[in-house]
Amino acid sequence: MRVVIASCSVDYSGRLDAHLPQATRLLMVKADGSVLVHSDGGSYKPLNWMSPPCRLTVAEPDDADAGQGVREVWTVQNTKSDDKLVVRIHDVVADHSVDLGVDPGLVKDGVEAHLQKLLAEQIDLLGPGHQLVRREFPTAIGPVDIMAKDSGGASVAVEIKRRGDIDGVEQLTRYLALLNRDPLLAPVQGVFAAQEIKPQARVLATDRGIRCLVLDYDAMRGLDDVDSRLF
Amino acid sequence: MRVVIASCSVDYSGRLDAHLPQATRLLMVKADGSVLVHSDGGSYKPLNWMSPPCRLTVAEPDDADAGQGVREVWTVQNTKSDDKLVVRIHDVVADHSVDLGVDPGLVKDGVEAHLQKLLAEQIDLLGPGHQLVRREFPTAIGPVDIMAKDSGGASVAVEIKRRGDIDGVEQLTRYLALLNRDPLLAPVQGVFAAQEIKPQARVLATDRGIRCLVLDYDAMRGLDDVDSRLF
DNA sequence: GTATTGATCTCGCCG
DNA sequence: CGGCGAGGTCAATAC
Repeated sequence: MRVVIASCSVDYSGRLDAHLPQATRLLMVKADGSVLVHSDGGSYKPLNWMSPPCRLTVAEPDDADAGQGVREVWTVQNTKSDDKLVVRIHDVVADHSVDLGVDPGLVKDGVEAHLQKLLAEQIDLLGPGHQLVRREFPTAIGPVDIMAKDSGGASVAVEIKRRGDIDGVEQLTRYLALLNRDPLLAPVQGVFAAQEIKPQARVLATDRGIRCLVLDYDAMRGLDDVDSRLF
Repeated sequence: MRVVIASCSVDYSGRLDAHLPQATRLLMVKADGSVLVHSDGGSYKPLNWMSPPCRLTVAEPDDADAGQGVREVWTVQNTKSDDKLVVRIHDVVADHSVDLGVDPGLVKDGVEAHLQKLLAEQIDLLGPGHQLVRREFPTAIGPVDIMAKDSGGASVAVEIKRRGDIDGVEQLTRYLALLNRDPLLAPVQGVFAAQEIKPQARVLATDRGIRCLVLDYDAMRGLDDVDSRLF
């Protein structure tokens, strides 16, 4: 990785055109040739950038640029599309190159997939006597997160979200409409399960006869840990 | 801005939990206290980060950490939520502080929204006598970019793209199918408007009775400037 | 203020 | 390789 702090102006052209007037910024050149232009604020998103696969070439400024005080012109050309980033470098404050090696990568936890796994393991959270049929139950319009049967043997379709929103209820509604046309499954009861259910979503779900279930992730994970230790 | 290159391990807890094992990375501390952790690959997104508003505090390692070779422990605490980032610094390769000043900011141009706004203002580009009904005309499957009426009062639905591709034609086709089922609107004529229309897209559109309109962005912007100056 | 939508989205999964 | 869904989405705009 190369890190350059320099005053520069930047032009991007591709899916849109964008221009950054001259100012002092941080330029990050990664091992794959991608370039990030950061200012001293904003979010984690750079002001401007070029994603890999791309190629960085450095050239001398033409007379017009040189007259404006440009010392170097970087051209970062995407090798798949015609996206192009041009960085005109004026004064360089710092220039460091470091070999970082390959990053071991991020370990994530707490995503929807984990909630699904935990609920499948703790299926009686749906109610006493429930049995897991399968996770990612396939249908023509996509997989249902969890399919189960209640204590009476009736089908239960569960849609799981971290944040239960209107969209999730709509999704489950589409599944239920489809599943209930299958005489082998019907009637299918719907359960909308999430760590947090928005009021609008709860109203819509209730109106459609869908049961809402708030999942306590920490408690579920705690039980999972106990299970892991016991067995 | 402060840029530190150091071997470190990182833990995030908040909306999810994530952990980065020890490796050499670039740490960026911005003026607002936000912190970005970058590796030498990926895209513009950092491996891990803390968004403002937040506060960075630096502490000595406890005995356990010190025994692992930790020299400093950075705690970045979001001041609005309970999101927290902990960076354990081992060996520091480089450490630079620079005053970048306030960035003049990005000037974007040619984005779809701008094209939409310009076309709405210059609606007769669709043909003489056309009238704007509204931008972002709502339908059950999403908003149509522009709805208009031609000189004879017939409905015209316009889909706008910067680069006109097959996808855009498909999208417009779906809108037209829906709109034409509404007896108050039907028959609805389709117009596919873009700065550049790919040959495949043009063939598909023509085949479906959709009119193609190439937008001259510079000319439209020029007219807009003239308007701004005149009125 | 909240809600919705686009993004040079990015990122991961699964076919 | 493409499609689809989720994101610690972020950020801008309409309401």
